[in-house]
Amino acid sequence: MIEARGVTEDVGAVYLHCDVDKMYYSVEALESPALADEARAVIISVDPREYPRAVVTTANGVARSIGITSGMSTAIATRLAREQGVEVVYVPPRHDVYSRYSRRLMDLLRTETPLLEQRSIDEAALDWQQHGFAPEPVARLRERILKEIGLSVSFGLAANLLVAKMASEVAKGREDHLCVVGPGEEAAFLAPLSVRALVGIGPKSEARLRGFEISTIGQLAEQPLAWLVEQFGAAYGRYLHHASRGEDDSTLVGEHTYKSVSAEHTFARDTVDRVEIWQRLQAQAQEVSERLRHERLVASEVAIKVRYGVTWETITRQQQGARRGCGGAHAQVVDAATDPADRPARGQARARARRRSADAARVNTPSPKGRGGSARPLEDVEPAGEAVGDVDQAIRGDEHVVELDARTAWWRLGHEVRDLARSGRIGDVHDAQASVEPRDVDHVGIDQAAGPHLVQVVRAESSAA
DNA sequence: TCTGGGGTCCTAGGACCC
DNA sequence: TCTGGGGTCCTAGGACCC
Repeated sequence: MIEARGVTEDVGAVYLHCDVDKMYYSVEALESPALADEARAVIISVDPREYPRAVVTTANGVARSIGITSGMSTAIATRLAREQGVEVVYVPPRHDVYSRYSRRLMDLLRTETPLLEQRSIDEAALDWQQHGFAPEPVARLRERILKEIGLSVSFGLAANLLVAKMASEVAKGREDHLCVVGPGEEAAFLAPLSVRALVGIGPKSEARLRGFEISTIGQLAEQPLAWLVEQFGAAYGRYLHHASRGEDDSTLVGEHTYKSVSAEHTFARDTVDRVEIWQRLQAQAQEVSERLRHERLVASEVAIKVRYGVTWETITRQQQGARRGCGGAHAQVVDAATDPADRPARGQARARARRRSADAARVNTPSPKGRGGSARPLEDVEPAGEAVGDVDQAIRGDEHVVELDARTAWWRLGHEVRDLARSGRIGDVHDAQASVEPRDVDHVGIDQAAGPHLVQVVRAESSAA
């Protein structure tokens, strides 16, 4: 609202999206000033000689100039550097340090707005209505952050959250690190950008769109809604239609509530060692358990996810546990393994385990996008002033996660497992059933009768792809 | 050359109920 | 004895984001 000649005029929403430039690298450079003008390629990553499957989290300008980008395999980045005669420095990531800086930044930003929503460790969206679209207040904020924290932040200013975020990306390449998109200018601002730049369009969708000779957001915006829905499904089709026109009516919701909690791990080398896999699984169950307890959450669904093989195939098994009345769980164990002997030179398989909690539907608010409104992830059992009994329940639910995981002990028990081991690798398991009956899992004790379920959990795969 | 770890959301299909 | 159609719940899989 602005006051003009005594009349209050509604100027509509204004959002400021903030995005820290090269967050991890910038923090490391603040902590170790010599890094700031390092002439070598600095890669924030564990050393690939120790962890061959490491990836680049962030890289400095020198590294970027030779084509090293975030998410790239560190081994590949290293090779790129070698080919171009550039020396490389690896700086192992220190997430606790980045989190500390992140908290300081968010605290500072909160002093400048009535409503802030943290979007990731280095991004936030702010209600900026009180300042409007003028560049000066943003410039002052940027200076303040530089002075008080030392980080360089880029800003996008727009009438909706989607465009503000995309503007902040464009701002990174500008000297003043600010991009303002005035009301009504959204579609024109987006039109020349690549479809890949649109939030929600990744490699797969980009490829499909290019197949239709659609390469810019402007071209996407020209497509009829009905056609997009037909090609991409109801929700995504509608999203593409509106987003490409710069339309977004989402609003800031303030504090974030988790819908899932998970832990995952990628083995340094492929493995079929069931004891090793089992131990890792247990450790991750423990980790998720502790986090749930710490957050005082009850989970109602458990999922296990395994990813492996040349094609990085992912299989998941999940089970709701809410029926049992104390939450239940949702754990994911991601990634397993194939026999390295099969692919000696490549070692594609990675294994990780993720445990995720979810769904204890009894908390009132139905999911805005949920299917019937009853299922809700993660129940917060300690809203202010909750009774102790509820805390007990939280812990019970939490133990349930572990318990359900313990049921999985059949992984390594029984002669069936020996049979499986003899088969050499997961991909060789035959006659597996494609699904796990929840009833079966309920009845599974830690006994040999449960053995065959292993086959169900790690579904048979055709060999060697 | 060979792919981290933490998340979110959507869709398809089967089971089950009425 | 064979079979409809709608709604909901649940599971598996996939795409995407930082």
